[in-house]
Amino acid sequence: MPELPEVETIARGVNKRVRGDRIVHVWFASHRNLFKTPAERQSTGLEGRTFVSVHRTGKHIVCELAALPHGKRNRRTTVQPDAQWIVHLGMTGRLLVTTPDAPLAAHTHARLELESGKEVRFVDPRRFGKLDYRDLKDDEKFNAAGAEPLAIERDEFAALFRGRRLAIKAALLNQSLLSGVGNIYADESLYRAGIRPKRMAGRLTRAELERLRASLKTVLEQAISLGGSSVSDYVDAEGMRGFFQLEHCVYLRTGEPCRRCKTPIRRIILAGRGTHFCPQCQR
DNA sequence: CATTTCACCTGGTGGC
DNA sequence: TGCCACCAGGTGAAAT
Repeated sequence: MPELPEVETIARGVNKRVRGDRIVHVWFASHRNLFKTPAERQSTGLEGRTFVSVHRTGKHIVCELAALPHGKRNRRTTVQPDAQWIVHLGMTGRLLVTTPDAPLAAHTHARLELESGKEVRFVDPRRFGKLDYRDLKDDEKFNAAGAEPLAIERDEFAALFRGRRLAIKAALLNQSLLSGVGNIYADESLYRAGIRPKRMAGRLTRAELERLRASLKTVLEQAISLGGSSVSDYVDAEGMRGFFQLEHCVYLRTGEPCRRCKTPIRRIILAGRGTHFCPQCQR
């Protein structure tokens, strides 16, 4: 479900609500492929640790944790984290901070009870999501494979696609090149840059690549400011929907008129994914 | 190596 | 109402 703007929105919301709070009890459902690190190791590591901060890297939510002496709530960032809990939401995952009495949603696979009484809940009907845990004295700190689309500059961006013989949309979706771009924002950024999704990545001109980099950054920033895109069921950490779906120009607008030229939006399959574009505005 | 296809899951929608 | 095909925000392993 969630791409960079949705994950960023959720991470900010969770951060605001759990920072400084201690995990007192953890419950996990027994779905084997949900856990990158075994569930027992995760719950042992999580219980007793305090949330130092929560942030986004690519499409991952990274919770920085520390084992602090009891009774010492600390909402400052000066505490050195000694562990990380990493949540990937897959296609339909939600990470919610609730009160303990909030009704338990179907497909709730993780519950973290906090000292304050709040709960962090991971809900994911399709179970494409993943939970990972790192103890920083044994494991490497989590790092996204690809570059950060909001920070990457012109030359580095252009270098990602040089010599690549695949469609530019497929390249945008490749998380080891850029991390955080998914199906919605790949289509929307290509539309805004006036580039057809099928164009071979390595054949784009310098000017087109720069237009794409700028469009991608702008569309991601606008989406973050509107709380992400709620196409069917995405909600943030408080259960609130986003509003960027109202700004979509092509995604899920098959047959509807292009906002710029009125030509019907076309849908094709590319890289196994539904792909939407304006045949007039995108060349 | 780079690129493509498929499996992993559940649920919603629309046609008959 | 039921059944079926198709669609959906993602990714990593296997095949080419």
